[in-house]
Amino acid sequence: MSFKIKSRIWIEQEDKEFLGEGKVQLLKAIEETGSLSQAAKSINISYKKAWHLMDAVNKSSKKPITVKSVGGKGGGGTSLTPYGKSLIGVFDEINKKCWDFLDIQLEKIKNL
Amino acid sequence: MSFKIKSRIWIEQEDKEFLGEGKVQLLKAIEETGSLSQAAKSINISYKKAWHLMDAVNKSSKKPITVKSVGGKGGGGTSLTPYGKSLIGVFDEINKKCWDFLDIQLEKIKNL
DNA sequence: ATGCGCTATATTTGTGTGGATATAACGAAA
DNA sequence: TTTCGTTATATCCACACAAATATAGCGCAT
Repeated sequence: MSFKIKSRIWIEQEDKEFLGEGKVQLLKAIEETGSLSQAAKSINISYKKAWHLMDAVNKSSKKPITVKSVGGKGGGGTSLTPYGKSLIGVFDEINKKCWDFLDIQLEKIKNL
Repeated sequence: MSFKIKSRIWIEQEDKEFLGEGKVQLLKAIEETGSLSQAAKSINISYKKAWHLMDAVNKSSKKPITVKSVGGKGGGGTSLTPYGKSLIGVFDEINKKCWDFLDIQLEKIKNL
């Protein structure tokens, strides 16, 4: 039947979104570029949207996820804490496992 | 850490959404009420939105999913074909399995 | 001191989604 | 032939969200 099954996962804390695919994508871009503004450009979202996403992540997390420096050489920048890096690793791992799991489920019922 | 993991799944056909949670919820309500307008009321969406959802489902499916009758006693109504009923059953089953799977995955990594 | 590139934030502008509303067609039953 | 509760569809409007724009502060380097 050529069906495909897709999914989006997210992690909640106290009934509010804490981490989703968009935020993880942004955190990855921050890790690669070392700057929030550069990260926003690289994934084609506005700086404002990126800032709000990161702000939400930081406010909802008890442990710090990003570290910033304002001013100085290069103007400053933003990078991830070790905790932040481990978070995106865990998220990606679960996400990938979920996709694989769903593909298997779909295979099981090709007889619609 | 009291994290919760959530997910939404959907089924695509030719890179377009064919069936998602909203559509399944609507189809269930149609099955229960026997009418599109009653179904829309029962799940608190506008008739317009419900009609567009059902229209999209029917257009993207090769086999018919709903049958309608216009006019007559009671004004007519909409009901599901056996294929439609089996679809929502399969969707629910995969969806529930996915939730269970993700809960297990989260348990495995309580050590962030 | 001045410039630079970044973070931070307010304000305005644009847009797409959904809601409300109106109207028509349909066909059995009275 | 009138009534009734549907399906079906067009039009207008409001609101939320995103984009665009503007402005300010920071601190190292020159």
